[in-house]
Amino acid sequence: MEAVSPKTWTSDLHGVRPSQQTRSQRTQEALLDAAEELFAADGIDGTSVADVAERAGSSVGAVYHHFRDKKALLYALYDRMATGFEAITREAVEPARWEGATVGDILEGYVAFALASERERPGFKRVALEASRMDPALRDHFDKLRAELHRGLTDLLLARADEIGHPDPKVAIAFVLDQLAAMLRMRIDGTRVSTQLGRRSDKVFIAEAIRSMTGYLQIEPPSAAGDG
Amino acid sequence: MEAVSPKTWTSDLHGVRPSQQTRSQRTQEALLDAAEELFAADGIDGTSVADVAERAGSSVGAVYHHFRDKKALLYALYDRMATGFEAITREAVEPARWEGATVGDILEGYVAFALASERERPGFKRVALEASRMDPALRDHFDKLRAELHRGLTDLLLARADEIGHPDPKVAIAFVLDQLAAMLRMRIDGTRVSTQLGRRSDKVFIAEAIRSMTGYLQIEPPSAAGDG
DNA sequence: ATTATCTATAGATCTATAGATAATGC
DNA sequence: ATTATCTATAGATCTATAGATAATGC
Repeated sequence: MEAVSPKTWTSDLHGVRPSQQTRSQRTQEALLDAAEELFAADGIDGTSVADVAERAGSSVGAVYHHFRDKKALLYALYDRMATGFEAITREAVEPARWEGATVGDILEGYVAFALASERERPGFKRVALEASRMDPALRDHFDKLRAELHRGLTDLLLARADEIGHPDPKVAIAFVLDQLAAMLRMRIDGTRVSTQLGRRSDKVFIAEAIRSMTGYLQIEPPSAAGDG
Repeated sequence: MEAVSPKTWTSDLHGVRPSQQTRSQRTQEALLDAAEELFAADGIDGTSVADVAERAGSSVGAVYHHFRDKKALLYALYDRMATGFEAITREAVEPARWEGATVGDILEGYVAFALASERERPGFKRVALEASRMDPALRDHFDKLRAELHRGLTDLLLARADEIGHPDPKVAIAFVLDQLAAMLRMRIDGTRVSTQLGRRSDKVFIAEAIRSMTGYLQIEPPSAAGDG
C-alpha cells in the first residue's frame, strides 16, 4: 500500500483507448477469471494453458507474458482466492462479533458462513485441494488457513464450555467441527457426488445439522429462528 | 460359469515353466495391481501407461496386448474393485443378518463395515470418483452401487422407525446416513486432507459418531460395547 | 505354429519460447 | 520507443501401434 502517486492525473483521455496499464490489468484479470472457472470445472491438470487463453479471449503468448509458467498462474489465482477467504474468516471468528452469543448461535453462524463463502467463490476448495496435492508450499498455506478457522471457532466455543452437557467438551468441540466440515464439504461437492445431502434445501440442511449438534453437545438450540 | 473342461489335465508339467495361460494371467493381474496402486496414489490422469508397466515389471506393449487402451484397463480395474465391494455390500444389508438388532447396532455396524472395506481396498473410492468424472457409464454404475447401499440401510432403519424419537424418522434416517457418509469420506481421505477426524483412533471416532447419532435420532445406544 | 512380451517409434497434446505484429507513450 | 499481444514452433510427454524377439504348444 503506497501513498497516492506523486504524478498528477493524465486525465486528458484522448479517445477511449485504455492506458497500457489498464489494458494489461484487464487481460491479467480475464486470464485469472478464466483459470478460476476452468480449474474449478475441469481440474488444474485437466486444463491447458491454451484453454485458459481461449476462454479469456486472449492468447497463449499473453499468458506467458503475465505469468512465468503455469504454476505462477496457479499461485496468482490461489492468492486472489485465499486473500478474500482469509479476510472474511478473520472477521467471522472475531470474538467481539459474538458477544452474548450461545454455542448454538456460533455453530449456526459457521454453517451459514461456509455456505455463503462457497457461493461467492465456488471452486476455491476444489482448486486449493488439487493444488495442495501438487505443491507443498500451497498445501502448507491452505492447511494454515483451515487451522486458523478451526482454532478461531474452537476458542469461541471453549469460552462457552459451561453450556455444553457432553462429558468432555474439548473432544466434543473438535468432533463437532470436523463433522460439520465433512458435511459442508460433501454438500459443496454435491454437484459431483450425487447425495441427498447435496440436494436438500439450505433450510432443511441447516435445521437438521443444528438439531444434530444440539443433541450431541447437549446445548440449548440457537436463540433466533434464523434469517435464511 | 462353464462346466469343468472336457479336456483331461495335461499335468505332466515338464520343467517348472508355467503354461501360457498362467503366464498371461499373471502379468494381467500384475498390471491391474500396479494400476490400482498408482491410480489411487497419483490419480488416473497422473499415471501414464508406462508407469503402470514399469511398476508391474512389464512393458508398454504388454499393457496393450491385454487391454485395448487405457480406458479398457480402467474398466477392468473398476470391475475388479466394484465386484468385491458389491458382494460385501449385499451381504452387509441382508435383513436376516440384522434380526433382533437395534437402530444403533445397525449404524455401528455400518461404520465398522465402511472402515474395514476401505482398509481392504484402499483407493477404491478415490479411483471410482475420478473415473466417474471422466466416464458417464462408470459414474452411473458407481452411483447405483452407492444407492444400493443407501437403500439397503434405509430399509433396515425404516423397519425400526418406532425406536426413533426424532419427529420425522424418514428425514432423520436420510440425514444421518448422509452425515455418516460425509464423515467416513473425510476420514478415508484423511491422509490427504489433514483434519482431526482423520487422525483420531477408530475407537474414539466410532464412539463419538455413535454418540452423535444417538442424540440426533433419539434412540438407545447400541447394546454391545463393540469389539474395536 | 501360436501366443506373449518387448523395443522402437509415429502421432497427438501440452508447456514454454522466439520472433513478428500491434498497441500505447512521449 | 516501449510495452502488450499474437502466431508459429521447438521440445517434452503421453497414448497407441508395428515389427522384432522370446516364450509355450503340438
